[in-house]
Amino acid sequence: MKIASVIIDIPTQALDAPYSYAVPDEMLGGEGGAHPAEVGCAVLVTLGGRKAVGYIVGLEEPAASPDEGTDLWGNPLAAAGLRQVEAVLSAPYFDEEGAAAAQYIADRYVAPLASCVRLFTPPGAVPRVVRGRDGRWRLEEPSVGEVDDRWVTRGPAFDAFQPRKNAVRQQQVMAAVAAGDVRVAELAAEFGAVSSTLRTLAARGAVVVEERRRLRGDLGPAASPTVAPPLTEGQAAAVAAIEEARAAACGRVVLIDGVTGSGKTEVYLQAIARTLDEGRSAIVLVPEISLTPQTVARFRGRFGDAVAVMHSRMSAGERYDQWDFIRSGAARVVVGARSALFTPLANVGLVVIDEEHEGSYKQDSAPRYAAGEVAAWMMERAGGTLVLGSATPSIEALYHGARDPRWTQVALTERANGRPMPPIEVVNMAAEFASGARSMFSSRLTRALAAELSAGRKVVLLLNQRGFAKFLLCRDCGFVPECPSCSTSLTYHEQGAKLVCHHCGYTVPAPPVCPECNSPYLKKFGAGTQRVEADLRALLDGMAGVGPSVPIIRMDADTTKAKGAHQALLEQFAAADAAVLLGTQMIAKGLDFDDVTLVGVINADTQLHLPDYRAGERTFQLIEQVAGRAGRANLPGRVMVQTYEADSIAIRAAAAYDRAAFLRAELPKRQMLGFPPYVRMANVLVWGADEHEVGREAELLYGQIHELIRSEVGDSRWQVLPAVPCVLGKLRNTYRYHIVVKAPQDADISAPLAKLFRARKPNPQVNAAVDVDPMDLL
DNA sequence: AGCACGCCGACT
DNA sequence: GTCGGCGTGCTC
Repeated sequence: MKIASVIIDIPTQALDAPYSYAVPDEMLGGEGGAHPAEVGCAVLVTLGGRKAVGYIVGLEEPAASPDEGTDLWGNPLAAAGLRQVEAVLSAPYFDEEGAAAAQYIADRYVAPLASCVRLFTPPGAVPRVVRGRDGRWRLEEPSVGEVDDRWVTRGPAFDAFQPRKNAVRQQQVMAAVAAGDVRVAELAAEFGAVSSTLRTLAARGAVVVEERRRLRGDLGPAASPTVAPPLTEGQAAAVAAIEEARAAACGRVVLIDGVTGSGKTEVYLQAIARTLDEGRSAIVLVPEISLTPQTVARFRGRFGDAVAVMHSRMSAGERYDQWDFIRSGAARVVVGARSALFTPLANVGLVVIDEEHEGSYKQDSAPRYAAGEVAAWMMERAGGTLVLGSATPSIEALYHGARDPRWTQVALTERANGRPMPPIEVVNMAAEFASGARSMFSSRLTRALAAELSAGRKVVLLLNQRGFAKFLLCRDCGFVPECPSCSTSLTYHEQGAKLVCHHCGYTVPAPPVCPECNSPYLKKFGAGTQRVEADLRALLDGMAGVGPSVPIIRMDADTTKAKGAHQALLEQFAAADAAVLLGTQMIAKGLDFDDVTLVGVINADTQLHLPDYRAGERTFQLIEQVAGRAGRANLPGRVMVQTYEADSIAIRAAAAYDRAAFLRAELPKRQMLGFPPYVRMANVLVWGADEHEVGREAELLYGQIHELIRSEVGDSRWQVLPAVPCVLGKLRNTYRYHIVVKAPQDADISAPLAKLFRARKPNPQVNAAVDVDPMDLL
């Protein structure tokens, strides 16, 4: 008999602490075909009058007397009066370290523990308790599981068996099996019904039909096996820095600050190879968007079938199989999006986070964790190493890299091909407008397009769409149609002349006249990708030496919705001679085409107007990232940045590749205004359907937080800003308020907030959640 | 989350 | 005198 600490799989604040259940000895031994009870197993338990699924996070011997001993969470370890675990439902999803990580994430990000434990479970593969039509509770089996294929192989009498002359089907099957093991499904597809034939052959011992586990998810081809190429001086220094950190084996962080094309991936590959040589395994996190077959192929080329892949665009079945493959121990390297951090990979000694500055490493729903910080914690616990790589490291990473003794910074300043970075020209659109030009393509960009395309080269055009979508504006009264459910203006869609809300999907036909004043002068402002595509088409068609044969490949959320569409569009672009790739932010990173000689940014500054303290940083990063797409191979490239804010420091510094200049302007501003990296921030979000209630609850919470910080922290450097409506004050019919909390950089901002939120009585009308280290404050 | 216990208004 | 409304509170 042991005592299990169980997290109930119902993510509710009220149930968010481990419950103790007795585990009888027969469950510990795994009798009756069930898996033995261990930390990480799903179990069926009784809770109140119902059944529930939970996960074991601790398993301990009961104390001799009821007064003695508690588990990690302070629950008594006496067996008396405890209910028993009803059944063990699964093999372990995680181990003690995983349980500790879930607890860390729950504490650090003020998140329900149940939601943190769920990070470790393969989605769709966990049994759950549901209420049936008759009102009774029953256990529902997982929706995904293993799939088997039936395979036909040689039997003991294979060589001796001779089919009769007229047994055509038998001859066909024997011939097929002689060439190698084959699936029953393939035989059936080729020869028609084969089941009776197989039965006969199997009975004679000529063949054996067996079930074999099939791994779903085509990982795609491996790049032709690559041997490690010789390293540049910078790459060698980076590998050496990682080796030093690995030797220390204490959770050191290495920041590789390398310009695009400097060969960061090769550095990762070599660091991973050495980690594997040592008998440990490695995780590589890449932004969701750059998790392409090419990326995977690169790792498979070096590490072969030891590579597993995990990301959200895979089906539940594919993820389940990859998860199982990892748990089997056959995978040594996992490449994936941020959730790959929680796969059951044993003995992880290295985590690589590529494009470290990317926003997708922060989860935007509970638990709102930052993959980089969680990976750092894990590697410190495991005596491993964390490698962060970026051409444009976040200001936070640069800050820690410069002053944290556990961090090392390595700069790769040379591109692997020895080419300089392409020159960046800033085109002042305000001046263009003043001189009478009304096109969204400046005369300089137009000339550049003509020159490159007529020479048969490729162009990438970036439309920095955020905040610049097309909307309707009445020239008489200034009316702008807004979404009735969200506090945003509606975006105009040319196709079908519709107005669409990009937050909630609300769609109405565009009105012919102003709904407010009946004026017919409704102007379409701004430019979406569709409109830019149309204008660009017209521009190219009229261009000498270019014309209609030059394709425009549009890449945005609309054209990449279908599975594989992203890939197909890129292949189309790669296959063309002269072509334009026109897209939103998704084309800014990871693209690697040899023959792109011109990169244009149609509107570089739209992001600058967002009321967000990271606006400048994001604009700087975007320009540097997109510039890296030009001139990667033999042809020199150039970059043209159109902006109405030609004087802004973010744009000027980016155009000069002068990060130091940008930081010289940005850092004092952040310090003065009290923003990261100089403070730690938490954003307390409050939302609900009733504006009044939301406001009241936010006010109340503000008072409680303020009082808590005053009485329990008593540090005047902490700041609690009053509750105010969010910039996006209304989204999908919910009203939103927020309270910003700022703490000194070295303080634990989570602990007091966690304490308050765990004790807080839930308000059924108003939700509240904490976002620690938020990506933005919108 | 879901169920039990609990304390006040309209019914057989 | 009982049925039932849904307002707190507890579930190992």
